[in-house]
Amino acid sequence: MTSTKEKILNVAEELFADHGFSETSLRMITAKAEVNLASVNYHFGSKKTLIQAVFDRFMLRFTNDLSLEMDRLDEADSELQVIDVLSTLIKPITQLDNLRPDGAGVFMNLLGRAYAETQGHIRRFAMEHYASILKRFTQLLHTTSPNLQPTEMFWRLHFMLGSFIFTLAGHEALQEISESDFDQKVSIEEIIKRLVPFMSAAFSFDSNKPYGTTQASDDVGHKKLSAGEH
Amino acid sequence: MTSTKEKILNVAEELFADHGFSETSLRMITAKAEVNLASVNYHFGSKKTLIQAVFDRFMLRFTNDLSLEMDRLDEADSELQVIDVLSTLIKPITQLDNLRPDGAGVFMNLLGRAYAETQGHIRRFAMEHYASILKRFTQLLHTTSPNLQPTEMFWRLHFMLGSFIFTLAGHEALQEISESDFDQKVSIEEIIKRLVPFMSAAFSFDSNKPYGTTQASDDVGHKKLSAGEH
DNA sequence: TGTACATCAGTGAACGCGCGTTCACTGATGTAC
DNA sequence: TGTACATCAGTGAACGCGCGTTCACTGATGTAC
Repeated sequence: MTSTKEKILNVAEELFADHGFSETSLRMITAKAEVNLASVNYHFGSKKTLIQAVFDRFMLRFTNDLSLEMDRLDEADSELQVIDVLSTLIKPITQLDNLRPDGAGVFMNLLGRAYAETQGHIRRFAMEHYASILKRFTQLLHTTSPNLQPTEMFWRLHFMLGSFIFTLAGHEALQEISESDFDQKVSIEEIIKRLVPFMSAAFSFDSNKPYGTTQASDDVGHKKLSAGEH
Repeated sequence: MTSTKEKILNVAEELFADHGFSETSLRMITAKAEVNLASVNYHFGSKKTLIQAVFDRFMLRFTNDLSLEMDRLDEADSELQVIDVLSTLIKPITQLDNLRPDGAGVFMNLLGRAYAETQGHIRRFAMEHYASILKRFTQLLHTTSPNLQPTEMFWRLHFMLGSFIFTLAGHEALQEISESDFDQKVSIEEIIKRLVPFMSAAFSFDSNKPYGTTQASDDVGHKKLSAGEH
């Protein structure tokens, strides 16, 4: 039997992803969860902290899985390619689908909405709590491309983040179009598996060699690892 | 002197971008624009159609500029590279800053919010009105990469779209981090000029030669177009 | 073992507030004859 | 030119509604002596 608190969390994450934070009322949540309206404030204090709780629960599942994937990468002693690092994202994202129907989509929706939040209180909350895992990921990526300037790395990371969140949060619309235009159903997993090599190619791009002088597809595998790890 | 209608549009686009559609009340708009509350419904009918009007005005400015850029590309008879096509986006976006402070950021914010919209009534509206210019852009891109399968082109286009909208809509936060971490101020234009070659490299990636190996995989580009149009 | 009190999980009803929208109305300008 | 009517742009006040939150209260379980 699920507790009232869990019932609220389960329904809230679904409705938040479907309708957004401010378009989802506590009355919608409590009605669907079949609990008393006042119990949200009893268990969570306010709507704001409920949003944080929903977000945090998802984020924990995701970061735990991602940590495991990065552990496996640390154990392997072959030289890392960009695509190896970006591929660590595949499992943690697709596994979210096991937790609830379209879990990955729901999570990315929440991420995107949190990001778009005006006051940004979720973004600040997330940055504080999950800074360390982001740093670990960045450093792994750095070992694959030691020549990349920190600023360039920073921007590329956020370019990629945008693609991931935007595409996966809106995957339902994209899947619809894809199906009507190409008669082709695609799963979240297939989307990620297209996205990862695409982004890996972009990451491997050497901005010191002006574009057009070399075929980018030839650059892709290029590695230039320096002696030291860190 | 600006008319009441224009005053409303000007203030609304600013507040919508700052706070989102549903977090911006008509009272906020009319107070800041110094017009009567009822005049929004008088001129626009409802809040929903006001949102569409704001969105449409921005979109028109942008698509006009983009058309001009693509005209120039059509005139040049040298062979087009991916980066030439993606570069057509730079001016139309940066020029939005001339219309109002941070015009590009405001526009991308609106785009992102429209995209995240639950009911998607703005997205549907936009798809109907601006399908032709999107098609023209896609076809230009196709001439640079004739080997790319339509499905792969579709996905790459949306991966890129995600990066553009997400990064530029959230550029304020990113600029802040960039400034505190790297002591470096960046303009929207500089962000785009980093993003365009990054994305061009990704677009030029040949997915038939899987990353890191030389082995071919035929599934990826597989198409199944039916005879009729949809 | 019995009694008193504390804690916990939940509840039903109400609170005040801000929201989008409506409506009767005003005053200026344009048009017909 | 004068009068009657129509159109337009705007206004002030009110409408009902749904919202997050609060509050007094209940009943079950745990704990101290």
